[in-house]
Amino acid sequence: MNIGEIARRAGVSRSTVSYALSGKRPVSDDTRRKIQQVVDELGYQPSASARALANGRTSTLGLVFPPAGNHYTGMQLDFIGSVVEAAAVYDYDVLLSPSGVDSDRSFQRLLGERRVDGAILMEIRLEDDRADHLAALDFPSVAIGRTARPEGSWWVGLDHIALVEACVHHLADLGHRRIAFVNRPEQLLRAGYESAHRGLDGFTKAAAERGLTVRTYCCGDDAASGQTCVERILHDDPATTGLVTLNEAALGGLYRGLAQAGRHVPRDFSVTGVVAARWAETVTPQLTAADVPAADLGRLAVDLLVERLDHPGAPPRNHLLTPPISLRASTGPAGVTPAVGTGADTTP
Amino acid sequence: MNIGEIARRAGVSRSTVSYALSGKRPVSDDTRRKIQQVVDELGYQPSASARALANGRTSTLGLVFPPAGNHYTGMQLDFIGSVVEAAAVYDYDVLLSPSGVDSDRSFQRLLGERRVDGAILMEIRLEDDRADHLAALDFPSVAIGRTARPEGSWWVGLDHIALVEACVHHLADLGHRRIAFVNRPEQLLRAGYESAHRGLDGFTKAAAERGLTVRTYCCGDDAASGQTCVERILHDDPATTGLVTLNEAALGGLYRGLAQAGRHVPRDFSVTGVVAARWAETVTPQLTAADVPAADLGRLAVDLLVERLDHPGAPPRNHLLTPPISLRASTGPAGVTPAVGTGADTTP
DNA sequence: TCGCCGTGTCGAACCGGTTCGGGAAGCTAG
DNA sequence: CTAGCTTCCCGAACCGGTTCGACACGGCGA
Repeated sequence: MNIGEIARRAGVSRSTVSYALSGKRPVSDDTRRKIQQVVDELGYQPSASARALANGRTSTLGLVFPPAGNHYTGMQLDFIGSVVEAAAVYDYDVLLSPSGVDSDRSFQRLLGERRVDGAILMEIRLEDDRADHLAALDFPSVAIGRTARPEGSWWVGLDHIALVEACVHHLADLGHRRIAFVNRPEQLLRAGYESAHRGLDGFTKAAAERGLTVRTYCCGDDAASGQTCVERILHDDPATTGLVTLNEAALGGLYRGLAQAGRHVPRDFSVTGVVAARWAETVTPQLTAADVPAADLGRLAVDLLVERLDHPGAPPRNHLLTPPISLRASTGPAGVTPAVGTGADTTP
Repeated sequence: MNIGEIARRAGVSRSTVSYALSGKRPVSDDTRRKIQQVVDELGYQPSASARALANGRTSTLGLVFPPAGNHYTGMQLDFIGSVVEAAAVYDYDVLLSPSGVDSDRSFQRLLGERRVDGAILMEIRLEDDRADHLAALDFPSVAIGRTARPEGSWWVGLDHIALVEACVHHLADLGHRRIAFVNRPEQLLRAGYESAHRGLDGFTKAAAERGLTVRTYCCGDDAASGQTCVERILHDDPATTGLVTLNEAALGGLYRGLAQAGRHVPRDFSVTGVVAARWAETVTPQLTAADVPAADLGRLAVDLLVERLDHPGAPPRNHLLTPPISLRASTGPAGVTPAVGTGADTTP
């Protein structure tokens, strides 16, 4: 059933039907009622393709995320869900595009074939060819995360530097002197993933300020890698008493590694990091962490993108979130250091 | 840049450009080369909207999943990823639609506005109005899961009955006599979610066969609910020595509840269930479980849907998967029952 | 030399909407 | 009575592709 059929049955022209439905020109009450009746009877809905062709907008947003090769983390999941829901509020659909890079066929289709009105980029890198490409085309997009030079572009993000710094200070305040950083996989760090880099920067900076002895590690996005990572940490420096992590997926493995090494959390060893609340609450003891507000990020990204679409030429906006650390149960005062006995006993 | 522009620059008609690019009619080598050259120079890509309008196909698949109100589980995430990747292989994009029911605006748009060529339904219910609706319209779709009467429809699914039965038999073989079932949230059970119902059926059936004493529980999709659920289990019957669960998201909470009740897994208490491998490996001790092959399911669903799209009128097909139980470390022989002392000591 | 056939290209119609300019009808003011 | 203004609707063009029928052209056999 197309608009012509409706017009015929209502005894009016196609354009009148169009105006009656869109309200872009006044239509008399009588004809509007007649048209509405036919529409309701036939359950007519205009074709999205035809409408998209005619007015040059698809009412669809693209969500560009890395291919599944890299395991998805819980944060990404929450994120996708919140983007889809927020987009629905604005009557946008969401098209998924698994793209690592610029030259991906999927990415090219999204842009070249004009399948979407705007795009949201996940898993941003400091030097991001996708972001550069979109910027060069002046294609409406919002990044989740900041590139190395975010000025003049639209983004929402987490202040990873500040968050990890807060974690380090938290541990230092508790008396920890030798701590480790468990980062995302090396492959992602090398690829320039923002969170991995800025997180590492924040760690290094805060540790230097507090004069801590530190080591940093990359760790695969799975439990087994987390376990071996802890083994390496304790092998490299048995006097380590705490760690900070960005790696949600490895968290269970980190805990397992500590348990198998006979380190009790939080008595012998403190763990903290930047992790979504629902995952922080999954482990025992529950993780003291800066809770990643994935759902907020998704919603904000959509808000910004819609604003950009509605007001072409508007000055760039952004949101930098710095959620506070939620104190749970995985950190505690540094006790007697088991091996070297450097520090004095701080627990009476 | 549209096809007319290409035609003008190549000095041919629009139809010739179309045929040169699609290959649906022969075009002389000379003109094809000329056209290709112009296309390459301008980086021309045909508009998806126009193409969709002209040939009545959008090259897009709809993925209908429940709104985020229900927390997403890890399984759903893997699933979404594998669907998107599999669809990309066939040159389909994936449009996300958060829909609980038939009457959702989002669902209506998907179908009524003909935004997608076919749909994949997640989180199927035994009586599913979305599935009924699609069937009534003869709209190409594949369900993840079976409704109460799956005959004549296209679906892929897990044999939840058999999987949970296998878990029960596994525990019974180890000598457990009093076990509990931890299901998905009551709200989902009442709504008729397939996995919750068939899982429960399998549990009840196998328990009856083995003459076990059982209790069944519904449990929220989060760690806190898992913890209180274990408290209820041990309160209702302290002699319980094992549990079977379908509830991935509660798993961490279940473990925590057991630990706080002083039950050591697997010495005092065995845990098993139907859970994706990557989550089963997250907990310590790692969960002995029937691994949910979410990625396989996603791929198979896309394969089936594409087949259905390519061969309209083809007889319905389906895939019922029954992954084996992966023995990890969360189950062991039933020991002395701590409270009542009913059974003889089975460990020499 | 003429008719026939195959090859390569073109023009026009079509997909299903939106939008613009204009015209008919009805009403008011001069 | 008519000029002028609203109000309401129509026809036509357009968005950017695809596809069908037709036609020009060259080579072939009769």
